[in-house]
Amino acid sequence: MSIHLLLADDQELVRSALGALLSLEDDFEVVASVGRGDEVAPAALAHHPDVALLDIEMPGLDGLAAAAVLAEQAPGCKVVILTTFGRAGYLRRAMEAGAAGFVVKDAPAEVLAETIHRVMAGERIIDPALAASALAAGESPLTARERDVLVAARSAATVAEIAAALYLSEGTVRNYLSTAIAKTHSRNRTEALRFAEDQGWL
Amino acid sequence: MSIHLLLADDQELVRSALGALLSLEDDFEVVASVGRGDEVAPAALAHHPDVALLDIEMPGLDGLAAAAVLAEQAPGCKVVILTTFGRAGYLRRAMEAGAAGFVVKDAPAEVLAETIHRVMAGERIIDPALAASALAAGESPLTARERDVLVAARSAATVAEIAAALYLSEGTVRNYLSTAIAKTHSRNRTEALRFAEDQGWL
DNA sequence: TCTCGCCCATGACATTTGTCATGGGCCACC
DNA sequence: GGTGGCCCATGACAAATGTCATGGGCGAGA
Repeated sequence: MSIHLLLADDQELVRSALGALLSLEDDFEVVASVGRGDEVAPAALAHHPDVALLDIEMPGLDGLAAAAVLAEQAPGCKVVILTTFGRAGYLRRAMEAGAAGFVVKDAPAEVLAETIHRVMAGERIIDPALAASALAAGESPLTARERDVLVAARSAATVAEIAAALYLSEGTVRNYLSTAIAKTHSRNRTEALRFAEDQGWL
Repeated sequence: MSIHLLLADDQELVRSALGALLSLEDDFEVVASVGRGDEVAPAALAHHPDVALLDIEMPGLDGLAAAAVLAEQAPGCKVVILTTFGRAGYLRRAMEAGAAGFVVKDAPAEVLAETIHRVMAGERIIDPALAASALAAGESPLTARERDVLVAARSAATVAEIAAALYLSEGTVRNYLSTAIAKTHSRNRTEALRFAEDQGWL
């Protein structure tokens, strides 16, 4: 009895390679493979996978948001998040979205196969060290707008650009940046952004 | 007659998956697999691969530097760079280091197998669009110290920190940043850093 | 020898960023 | 109704960043 898998990762070569790796397991069958977050739910509805393996950083919808959509539209499909970064905020959001497993790409291949089996057996699989850091990190202290401003700061060079992008005055942007900087115990917005990203808060 | 391959990628799961993918080809054999750039040359000397597939961003030594070491120490081993980012500067540096091929992880799996075969046949394989963008981008206009300062700016929050890290005065750092900002046609150091990274100049 | 480019530095100053105070509007909760 | 938190804004000002001028030292190449 095969476990049907859906793969979602925007890098085609990596996605094919994961498919090849999983095909080495006798009881796994990759029934769908997509490169964008917004293609996950439609593919799940079409192919009825038992487990969806979702990368986080994808175009169209990130893997965490795709997991939330799956929880609503295909609740029978379990989710394992596969990610480059074991960020506390990612883990928290994955669990909140109902993910049953969370695997970091640094992990040995056996961890992935084992995670899938245990998830199928009804367990929720989290690395204890990651769980500890997620609990220690607590929730993001940032308000929605502080987060918006930090996200906008990723691609903007100046406060004026952030302000234009979010339809705010420059003074307001400076205030939001200031509070974000304080909450992250940073010295400037670059450091605040880096910290919030590392925590998976964005 | 198998083509012997060496794999270098710091993410173990991805590395194993690539190994599985390549094993699907009858004439490929993965003879070595490492997770750090500084392990590449020793592994090549121990296992005599025909082709080394090197990720760029790895601890210990980046894939481009590892390629240069291979060119010296194991000149019979051809190099294919495997990268997340098709940055012009990466391509340029890869070619300068003697790499015979350059594959972006977004590419379909068949491109990788084909690249390896053609490299074995003596060709140098570059995507024409990437080559065009590398030629259009030209060489990095940054001096060594400008680059050092930008690299230091990745993890530093303030000019004072960059200065301390590089044993320079703050005024000197501000000058180097200023020239780097001008050369990259940026508005501040954050944007200059982003641009230089996107070009693969760092 | 001369020239040029890179490295490094000081200093003056313009511009931008970040801090803080203040306050109005709105909503949820006690 | 009152309170607190979030959103948004203005304004004053301190601190940091970025610009520009200037100049000494050094090495490579003509």
